[in-house]
Amino acid sequence: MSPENNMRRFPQQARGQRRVTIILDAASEVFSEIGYEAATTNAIAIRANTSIGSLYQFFPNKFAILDALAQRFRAQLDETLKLDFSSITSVQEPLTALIDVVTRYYTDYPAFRPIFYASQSSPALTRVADETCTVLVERISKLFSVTAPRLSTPERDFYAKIIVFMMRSLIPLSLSQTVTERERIIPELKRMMFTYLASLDAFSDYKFTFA
Amino acid sequence: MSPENNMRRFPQQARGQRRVTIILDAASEVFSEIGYEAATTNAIAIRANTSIGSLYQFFPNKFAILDALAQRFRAQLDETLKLDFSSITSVQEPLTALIDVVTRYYTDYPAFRPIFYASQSSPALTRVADETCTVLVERISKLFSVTAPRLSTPERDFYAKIIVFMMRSLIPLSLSQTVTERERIIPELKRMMFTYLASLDAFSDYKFTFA
Amino acid sequence: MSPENNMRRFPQQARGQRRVTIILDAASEVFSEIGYEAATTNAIAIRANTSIGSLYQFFPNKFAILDALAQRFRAQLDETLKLDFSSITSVQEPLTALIDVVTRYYTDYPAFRPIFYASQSSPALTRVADETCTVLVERISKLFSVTAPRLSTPERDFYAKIIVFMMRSLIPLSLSQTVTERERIIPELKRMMFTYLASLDAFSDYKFTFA
Amino acid sequence: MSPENNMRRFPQQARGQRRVTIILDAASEVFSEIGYEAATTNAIAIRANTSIGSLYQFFPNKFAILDALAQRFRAQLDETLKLDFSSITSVQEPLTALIDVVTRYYTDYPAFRPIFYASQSSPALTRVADETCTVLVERISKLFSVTAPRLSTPERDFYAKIIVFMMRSLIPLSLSQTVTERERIIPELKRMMFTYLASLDAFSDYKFTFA
DNA sequence: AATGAATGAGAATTCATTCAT
DNA sequence: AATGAATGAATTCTCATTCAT
Repeated sequence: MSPENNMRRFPQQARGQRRVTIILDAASEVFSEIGYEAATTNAIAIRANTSIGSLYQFFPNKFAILDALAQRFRAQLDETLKLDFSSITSVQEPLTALIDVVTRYYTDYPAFRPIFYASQSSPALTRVADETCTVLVERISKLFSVTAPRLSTPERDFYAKIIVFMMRSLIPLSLSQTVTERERIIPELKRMMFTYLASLDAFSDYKFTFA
Repeated sequence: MSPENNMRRFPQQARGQRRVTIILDAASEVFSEIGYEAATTNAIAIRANTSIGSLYQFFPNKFAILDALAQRFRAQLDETLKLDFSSITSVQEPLTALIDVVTRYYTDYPAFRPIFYASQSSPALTRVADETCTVLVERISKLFSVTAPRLSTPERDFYAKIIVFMMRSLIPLSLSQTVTERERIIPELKRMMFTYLASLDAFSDYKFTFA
Repeated sequence: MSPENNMRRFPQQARGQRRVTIILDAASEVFSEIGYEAATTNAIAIRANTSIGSLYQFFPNKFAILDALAQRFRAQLDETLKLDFSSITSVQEPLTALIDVVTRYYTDYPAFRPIFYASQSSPALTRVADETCTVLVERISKLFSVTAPRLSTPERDFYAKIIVFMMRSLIPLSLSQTVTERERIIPELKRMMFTYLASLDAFSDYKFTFA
Repeated sequence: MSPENNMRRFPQQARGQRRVTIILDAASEVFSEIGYEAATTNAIAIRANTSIGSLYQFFPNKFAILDALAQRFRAQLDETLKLDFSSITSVQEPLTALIDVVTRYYTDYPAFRPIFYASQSSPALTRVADETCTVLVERISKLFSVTAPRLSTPERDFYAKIIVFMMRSLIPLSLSQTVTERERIIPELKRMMFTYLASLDAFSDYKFTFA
């Protein structure tokens, strides 16, 4: 993990690093179970089998924990989504993969939801969510730069943002439905995305195929 | 106002009714400014120029205020969205109008956001948001029953839900963007919706027109 | 009912008198169910099918309600316990009757307990309980003046007090036991009382008979 | 102190143990002065020269404090009342001692009253009082098993309960009287108890001596 | 008289954060 | 570094009592 900025002290010893990881894991659990607001720093410390004093040794306040968690997610996502742009020939395939990755994130790391689908309640929380979005927007924008060269840079960013907005919202909503419904919604999300892109001039050369 | 169930007692005197309205207005302001979690019942009472005791005379707890506010929104929405189904010939037109209405709601009543786009934080909040969705889902499902008779009832509900999910997600997100961007996103939302519907067999008879 | 002193206004009209009676009945129920401290004046008003405003029209504060209830009990007890002292030949018989009356009071009017077996918490409550005791102490003392003329007046009062103490405590405690146990305790209470009196010089002339 | 169950967390450090003791002492004072209901947790904290937060660190609510206090009393009583049953030859002597101990408890620890002579107001308070009784009932029942072997076990428990009822009732009442009267009542309580026991078949072998 | 709305001090309890050991 | 005790402002909610209608 790269030196987190919002941390009180970057842990010098391996023991400290481990402690930080454990606290973030615990926070991840607690946040996903009861949400950021309802989570207490004491509950996180207990879940991490540590003391509240130790927690505050590494994190100056509650928000810093969420922030560090978000950074960890972003770094992970970044790693997972590395694409070899030289060999790309399709928009549909990498976007499909992207949706699947994000869906898996929501499923596998439930704390991803309160971070990525932030409650919009406080400016700080919104910032965290937006920063997480940015990782994806940049990736998709870059994908467009290869696959839809006719789009200007602002246009690329704009459509990338639209795509990310859709994912950000529809995936977690789909997950709150019954399992059977959920499995029908994700394909529809993909279809919606591709019919939309297909309707744009910039993608008129592409052939999109829908299930 | 119809008899709210989550109220401690239904105001019997005109004075009480007025007070309830004022409290809900105040809550609406406070919720929209700092979010549901951060809002305190005292802040709401102060904003309503009343005593905390009066607030609790009518509402048993903070959540009941949000709930009553949501009911008020739902009743208003319901009223605003009355359609004359006998004269309907188009899907596109009423759906466009719907999006515009909901967009205006988000703009004019900022408290609509924490209600319709709930933070998923607590089950109770999620329930409120879902119930508010239901009003719209039913309306759209009924619209489909007239305009897309080939769809089965569950299918109608399913696609209506998808549409509402999109609105629920993209409108508030669009509003958090700069004004110029916001004005570009709403048309894209409509386009996305109609390209999507146009891709469905059930709507193959329809001609959708995009800007 | 004689003019209650702790009452804000003595009800002039029959309607008002009825209202007072109903409120006291309601208070009796509520006190017995949840105790004096936990009872709220609003709860009493609701139970009495009246408004809190009306309640305060007759009673200046919560304590006044308990006090009036106690006075009502005392008046009733006084009425019930009228003895024809000219024809008395036995201590045992009237005392047995007294125990039975008090036991029936505890059973029939559950609010009698929080009044007679007061929580000793506040001086005011203690005073109410003591005043209720006094009614009984005086009666028994008078009984002793006829049946145990050898006792001095202070001695009469002293032993009467002891007897009343026993009743005051043991009867309600017995009532909190299972029904079968309760039916065994009351006879023991009587036996205890009579073996005790029999042990006193002043009653050496008497023959007490025990079950 | 043995691990109190009703405690939020058992104090791990010596400092915490001391704090718990201080809080219980303060509560003891406050309860005895104004009663359990009127006592506030803040008043207890202030009396203990601590912060309200520290109080709640160890006790989840007001009742838990009373409960812990009761447990402390019970443990103390249990310790004080250890009898060497092998050397017992008399009922009268240990029972007299018991009354004296309990009387001293009431005098020395005024908070013993709201615990042992509960106001019967809430089920929880009643439970605490009953549990405290049980300690004494068991002791006396055991005494009877040695001194009145003719009694069956249920009979032993029954008469022990009667005795404890008497103490529970008459001692605190005696203490609310003037000092001179109080000093006359306690001997009468003993006499009453022994005349009563003497009247039972099971104790017919015994010679009881009364002042 | 009756109703019920209005009041606000005060109660219990929480929880982020700091501090002593 | 680690532990967990200490802090107290802040929050929700209650309830006896008064007041307007």
